Amino acid sequence: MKNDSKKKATIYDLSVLSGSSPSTVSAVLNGTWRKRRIKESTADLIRRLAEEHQYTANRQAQGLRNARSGLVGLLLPIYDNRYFSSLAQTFEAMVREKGRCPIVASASRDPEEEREKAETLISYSIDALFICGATDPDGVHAVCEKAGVKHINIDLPGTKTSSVISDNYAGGRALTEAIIHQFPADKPPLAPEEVFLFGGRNDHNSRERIRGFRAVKREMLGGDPDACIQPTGYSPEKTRIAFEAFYEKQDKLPRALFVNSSINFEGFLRFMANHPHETFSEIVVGCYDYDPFASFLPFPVIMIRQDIEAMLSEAFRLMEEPPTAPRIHLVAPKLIAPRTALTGPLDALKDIEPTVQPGADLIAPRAEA
Amino acid sequence: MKNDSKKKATIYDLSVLSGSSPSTVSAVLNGTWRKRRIKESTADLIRRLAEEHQYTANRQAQGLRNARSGLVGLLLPIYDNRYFSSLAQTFEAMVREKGRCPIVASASRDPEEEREKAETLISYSIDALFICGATDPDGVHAVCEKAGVKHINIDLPGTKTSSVISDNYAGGRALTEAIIHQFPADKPPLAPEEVFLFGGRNDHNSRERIRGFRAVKREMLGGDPDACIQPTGYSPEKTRIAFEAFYEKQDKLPRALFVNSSINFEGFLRFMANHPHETFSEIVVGCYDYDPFASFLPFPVIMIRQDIEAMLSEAFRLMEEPPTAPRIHLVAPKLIAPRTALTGPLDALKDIEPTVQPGADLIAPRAEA
DNA sequence: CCTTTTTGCACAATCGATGGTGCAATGACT
DNA sequence: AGTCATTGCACCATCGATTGTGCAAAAAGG
Repeated sequence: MKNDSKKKATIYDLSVLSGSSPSTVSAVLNGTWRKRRIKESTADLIRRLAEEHQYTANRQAQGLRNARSGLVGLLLPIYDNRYFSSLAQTFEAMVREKGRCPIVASASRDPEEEREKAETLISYSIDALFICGATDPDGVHAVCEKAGVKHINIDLPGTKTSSVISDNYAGGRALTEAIIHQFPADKPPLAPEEVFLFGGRNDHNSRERIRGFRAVKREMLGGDPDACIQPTGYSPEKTRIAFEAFYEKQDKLPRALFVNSSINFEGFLRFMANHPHETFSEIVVGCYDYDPFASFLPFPVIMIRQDIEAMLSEAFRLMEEPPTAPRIHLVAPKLIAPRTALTGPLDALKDIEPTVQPGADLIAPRAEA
Repeated sequence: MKNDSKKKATIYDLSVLSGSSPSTVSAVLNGTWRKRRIKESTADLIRRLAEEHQYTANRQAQGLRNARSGLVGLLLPIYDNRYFSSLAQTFEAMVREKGRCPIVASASRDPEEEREKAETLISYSIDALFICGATDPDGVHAVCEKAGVKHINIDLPGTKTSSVISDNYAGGRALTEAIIHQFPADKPPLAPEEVFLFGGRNDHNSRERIRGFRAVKREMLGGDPDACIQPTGYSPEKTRIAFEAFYEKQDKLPRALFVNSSINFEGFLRFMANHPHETFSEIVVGCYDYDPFASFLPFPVIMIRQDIEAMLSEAFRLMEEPPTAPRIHLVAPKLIAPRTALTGPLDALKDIEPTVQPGADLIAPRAEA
């Protein structure tokens, strides 16, 4: 650390040190210096000084002047499941690759909170916003529109701007088919009343999945009773209660389950925890989400993995193109067989041994409450 | 939308509309107007106009002027597992509660990337940085120090600033004890050679966990062979390979496994996927991380859940206090019995039905490659 | 040697919000 | 009526980087 003068160096500091004007320093450091006919030697000097003093531009000042910050926003319902955390991870990588900085906010599937969080992000002059899994994408659209911020919907579609989403109908069909195929034809045949769907609500994705589910049931099992659809929202607890209620009445579970998301699946886990003596050996579960651990549960679990990379790539592509009329772009999801551990973004990471810091353990640790 | 003049309103716009000066508008809208003796009626007028034009302050300008942005940074190794995603979720909630805006970056456990990401965050004038699970916390410290940014270590300790971490030794002991207790005393007794630890590397946490593991083995089983420690880093793939190698040689797995993190556990899943005919019915696994789905695998899985809320609360408390000499603050982790589905931050969310947008499905979806 | 062109850079305005300072208008008081 | 205090607000510099413009000095051309 050469210079530790407590405060960050600015172009004015470098201007004094180099004997040139702030505008020259700025031009050199932001690459526009050739256009401004700055001498090579002047540029060299300034770059040397910048290096030496570890200059980095103040992005706020830059953003203020340019009306763009280099920040790209991602609005998420929640972080805490494998689908969204994986999405955040991939988003981060893609944004960084473009030399920009990701900023993520979660809005809890609450339309009002979605608009507020979008406003907050916009107040930092974000250059673009990816609206993911929003309950009210059009509400967020209005906020972005007003601020002139480019935006796109992911995962859940809106009507006011383009959307990139999974092909939920196809996915719903594929998952339902796979569930039914898990039951050997020679065993007691599966009745339509034994195939249930839990979770989801009245959003586009759930509707499409349910539509696929019902269509396949009619085609393959010849029936599709309404009672088999239990849209318990996106709450683990409500899902648990729905399972408890079913079990209470029927004294067993349906043989085949279509679970709308890993969050609903967590509700099923809670049910399992309450029934330690139930073996669950006869059931087959399909889940519209992928989680590696869920794939190895003690019964067959077929999962759908939405193609996050493809969806985000497509979204970035659309963002860079001139805007068009709102369209929905479908991306095919993938069916994941039971007991499958996919590789993911984590596999791209190097596994680096830390340089051992012998001091680290010498500090007397003092436990606190 | 009353005013959709494409660009966001500024205090200058409101100044013209209200007939007062920009500084008056500013004072009214940031709450310092009483100190400036602005008339109640003037303030009312300005607030009305601000509301009407949906004014929100430009945070970049504000931050530039104040040398603070309202942004609070979180530096993470990765997003994509339940521990870190849950941490991000809780962090977000806590930062929002303080009226600030979280900004998260992940640095892949790479010391150089950690410093770079910290620099990037700092260039946005973040007010504080939470350094979580960093491979080289002291390197990040240097960067923060130089910029005068408050910071604290979480999860992995550094020597230059205070740290809030799990009590890994106690956790390692508790987990090892619980694993051993899973084996009934009347069955063939567990030998020290049958209890293995996989994963982790030469970082503080792994060392402490291993220390706890070995101590308990010596106390309870009377032995602790070096061969039982397999520090395979934080890579799922390396962990898989280690399991394959063991299995190749021994033609079976150890009866008792201590897995250092959910990431390593994913490596074990990959091994399981490659051995579909193995029942895994005899083994007991302890994992130093909590994942709800892992808790219900077809063999007993005991997990450790680090107390994220307590760790972050403590970290926020320390941040607000005057700085002290670097200390390590230990937080007790919790042991989670097999087949446990904990409630989490998601349970706090309301589950809101979306307002149905009949238009949404009327857009002809056109599939793309 | 004088004019024209080119080179190399400095100057100053700007982005939006903030806060110190100054000053007119009003009211209070002798 | 004259002095002084108070009220209510406007003015202006500032944060750091960017960019259009202007203008000397050096080089080229006649």
